[in-house]
Amino acid sequence: MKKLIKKIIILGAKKAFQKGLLKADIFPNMNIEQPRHDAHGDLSTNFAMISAGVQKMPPRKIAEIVISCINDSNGIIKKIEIAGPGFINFFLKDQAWYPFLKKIHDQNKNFGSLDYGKGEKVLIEFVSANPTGPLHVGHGRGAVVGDTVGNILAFAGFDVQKEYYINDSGQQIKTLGISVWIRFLQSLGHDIELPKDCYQGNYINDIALELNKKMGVELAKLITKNKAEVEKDKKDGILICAKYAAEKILKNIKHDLTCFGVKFNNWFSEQSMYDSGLVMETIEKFKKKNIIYEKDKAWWFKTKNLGDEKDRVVIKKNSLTTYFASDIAYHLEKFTRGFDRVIDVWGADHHGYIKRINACLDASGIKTNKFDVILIQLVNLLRDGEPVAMSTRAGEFVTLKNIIDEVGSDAARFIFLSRSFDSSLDFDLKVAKQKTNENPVYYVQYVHARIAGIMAKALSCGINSDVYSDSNLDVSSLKELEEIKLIKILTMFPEIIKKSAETLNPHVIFTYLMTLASAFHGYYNKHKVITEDKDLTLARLCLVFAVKKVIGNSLFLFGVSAPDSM
RNA sequence: GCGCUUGUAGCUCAGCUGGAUAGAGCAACGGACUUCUAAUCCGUAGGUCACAGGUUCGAAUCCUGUCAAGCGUACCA
Repeated sequence: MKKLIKKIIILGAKKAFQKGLLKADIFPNMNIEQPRHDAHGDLSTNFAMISAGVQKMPPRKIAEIVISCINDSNGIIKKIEIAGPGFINFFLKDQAWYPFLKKIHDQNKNFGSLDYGKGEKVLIEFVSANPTGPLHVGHGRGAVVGDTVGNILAFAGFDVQKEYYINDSGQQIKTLGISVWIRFLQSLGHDIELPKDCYQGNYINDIALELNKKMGVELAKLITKNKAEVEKDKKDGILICAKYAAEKILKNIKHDLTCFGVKFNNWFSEQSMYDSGLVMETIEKFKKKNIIYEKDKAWWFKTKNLGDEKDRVVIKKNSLTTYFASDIAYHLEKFTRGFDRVIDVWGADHHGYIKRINACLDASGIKTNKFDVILIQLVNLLRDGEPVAMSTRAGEFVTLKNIIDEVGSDAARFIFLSRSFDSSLDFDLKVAKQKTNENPVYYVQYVHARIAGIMAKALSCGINSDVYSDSNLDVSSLKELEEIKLIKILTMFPEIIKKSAETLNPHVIFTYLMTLASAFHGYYNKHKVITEDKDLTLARLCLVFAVKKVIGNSLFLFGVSAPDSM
């Protein structure tokens, strides 16, 4: 609709120029928007105001001229007004909106999908939690945002791959091994303390006990008399524990994510880049280019003159690589795999890393605008307004699995999307379980269920949905204000998808869903769909079925179910 | 110190690539079920958009500065 109005204005302006009424045939990029107030029409443009400069005329005068030259060949315009400083307000006939219902029914599950992405290959990496412990709330938010952004981009015409980066290498895995090893020794009755820098959670105990049961005898053979040796990472026992624990925990992570409806196309192992030599190859390449240099017996990446505050170490004095080293290799590898765009989802506390990743892309000749980071702010886990005690040190925390089991996947996902990712989020377990207005998921799902109820009743009256979703149906009996308003909101859906894809922010769709749901509930309370009037009934069924489809398409992107009854 | 993010109703937040009278929900108060699901709706009330300047026809939105909160600024991962 906006496109159509834009075209009408441009044609009008061109005609005005040909007639000599306008001085220039330069037409700046105008905005067409739906005004907040009904008194300002259905659609409004600032065309006259932004043209004041090039036309060297007052905005209201330009508006007058353009309007006089406008040709409404489709017969959709009821009235045009000039308002305020020079807005041109369009009041449209009801019939202008009707074709969109047909479009929604025809396109069905594809309504809202775009070719905006033009098949560009996008890799979105998210969660990527270390396999050293269970997922918690923060991971949950990242998981849902990443998964949903991926869905939205795919819907908007990108070729999307979702990936999980497994940090299965380095210090934290060794620490994991030591933690399990010591718990194992404790389970055999050895008098030994678990060091403070080890993982304290109960799940470590569980793994140790499991190991004891499965291969306790073989493991026990690896114990040496010297307790001081315990923490040396070369110990076979520790290596076995590390490998077993990491695999076990990763398996649980995968399971939890599956329960949460989060699917990945690929699981990428950090260790695999060491095994294949890719990390060292990458470092050598940069050494040759003098971008990695030696200082103080360590090797540094020149990130400072590429926007970072200082250079960063990639190989430490002790000749071990840093996390950054494999990260460089990984991010470059993403591009060599052929992706046009790379998106990472990180916790906001990692924001300092953006500059250094950008620096290494820059040094490799990759445009940094091909790389986006979605920074997710904190989640505060509450129960009835009170913070839930979360002590990682003591190993006491509510896991993501606990939350899903308690409140359900739908409620959890929807709440994670209920705030823009750049503001912190209060996740209240009590509210998430409540079936009230405070809990937005039911508000939206209820729309879907209510419409399903109406359609079921229609069917029992012998009215099949084929009848009212038919392209040739006459919907001209839709005259109520609420009905036209609903169609207007429905027509916005593709723009909402575009905006969401542009900003990589699902929250745009969340806000839209709330608006649509609110408009529907208002309509539902005021007007009956199924009435004695056959034509009106069919037209209204056509309308609410279209609402149901748009709600369904949105919830599908969110990974939230759209129930037919509640 | 420097950098990033945030500051909007009593509370939780939208609105931010400049537009007309700044919007929801919760909490408060008053109403609506003989009906297609009341997990809903309607109404009332609630504001120095942190503060001060600047840019212009026009600023919650852009720029600068100040204040406040969170985070970051490792040869940690």
